[in-house]
Amino acid sequence: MFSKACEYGIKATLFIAHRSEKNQRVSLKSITEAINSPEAFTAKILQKLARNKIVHSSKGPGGGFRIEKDEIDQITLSDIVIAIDGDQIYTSCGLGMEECSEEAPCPAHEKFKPIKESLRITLESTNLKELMEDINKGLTFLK
Amino acid sequence: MFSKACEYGIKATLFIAHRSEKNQRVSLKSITEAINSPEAFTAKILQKLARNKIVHSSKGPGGGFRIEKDEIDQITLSDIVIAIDGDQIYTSCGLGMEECSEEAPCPAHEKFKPIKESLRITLESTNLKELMEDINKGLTFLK
DNA sequence: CCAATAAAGGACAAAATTGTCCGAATAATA
DNA sequence: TATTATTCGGACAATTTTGTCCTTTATTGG
Ligand code: FES
Ligand code: FES
Repeated sequence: MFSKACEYGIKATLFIAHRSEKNQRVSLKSITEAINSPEAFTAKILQKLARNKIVHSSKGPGGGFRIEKDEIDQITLSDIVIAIDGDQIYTSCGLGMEECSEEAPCPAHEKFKPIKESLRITLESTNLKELMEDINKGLTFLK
Repeated sequence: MFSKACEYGIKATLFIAHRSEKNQRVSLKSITEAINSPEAFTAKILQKLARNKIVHSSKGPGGGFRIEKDEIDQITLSDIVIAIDGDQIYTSCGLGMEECSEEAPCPAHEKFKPIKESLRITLESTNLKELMEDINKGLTFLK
């Protein structure tokens, strides 16, 4: 469904949000340990998220990543996916036509449309705060 | 959503079905022209579909690919996807956990579940015949 | 049997994605 | 100011996916 980069990005963001709620910054190392991802690769993804202002980074001792507390319930899965993979997940044709359009639809267009639409709605309406609750309760896992 | 292999596979199958309805066999070449796909790569995919008994192939002059007429409304998108990409689209975790389970779900599990389920239902309930009708009417396109 | 046609399949190549390494930049602190 | 901790970013490497080439095998018709 998503690229590996996107998967790591979502998990990393969730972990950062989790710690940010407790006013803690997190280092790259602690993130990769928490989500079980390759360190340098995860660093690249975090850079992208930082450039997109989804997470905030600071260098030097005591530095690391963090998310503004009041943004935790504003950031959606969709924001993260778009920052990393772009919006092709919404806009591209399921059968790989150059573009997905009503004018020249592929044979499965009408079948894919509602699925892509419900995916969009789900990703856009799911924010980090909501997902973190179950992590806090120990009901869901990051690795 | 799907791999390129899968996309070509679905389009190729649709084109073969389209011609099989008129009792025509189709050659690899005519398929790749119709769906605008790389020839040798498409050949591999068709081999897979043939081994999975979704299409039937015959060598030699006048040979080519075909689908049993009475199977056109039995073959679903799901059959094709599973033959080519396997069932990971249904079974894998959206966040890349080793397995998607209720016991150790990822934080987005409950969000992804209905989407994957509706995808499954759509793919399993969509057969080739249905998709071909709009092709025949010139309403949808294979390239 | 021979020639022509078409798929099968193995080996290889290119491209994209995933992942690693290492030095530079930055910030805290002693 | 020197040291240390940390992210940034460029170059590179490994892996996976996509795509190509070429030989073999099967089938048909003359
Ligand atoms: S054209 Fe293929 S999904 Fe819209
Ligand atoms: S565990 Fe992640 S989707 Fe089910």
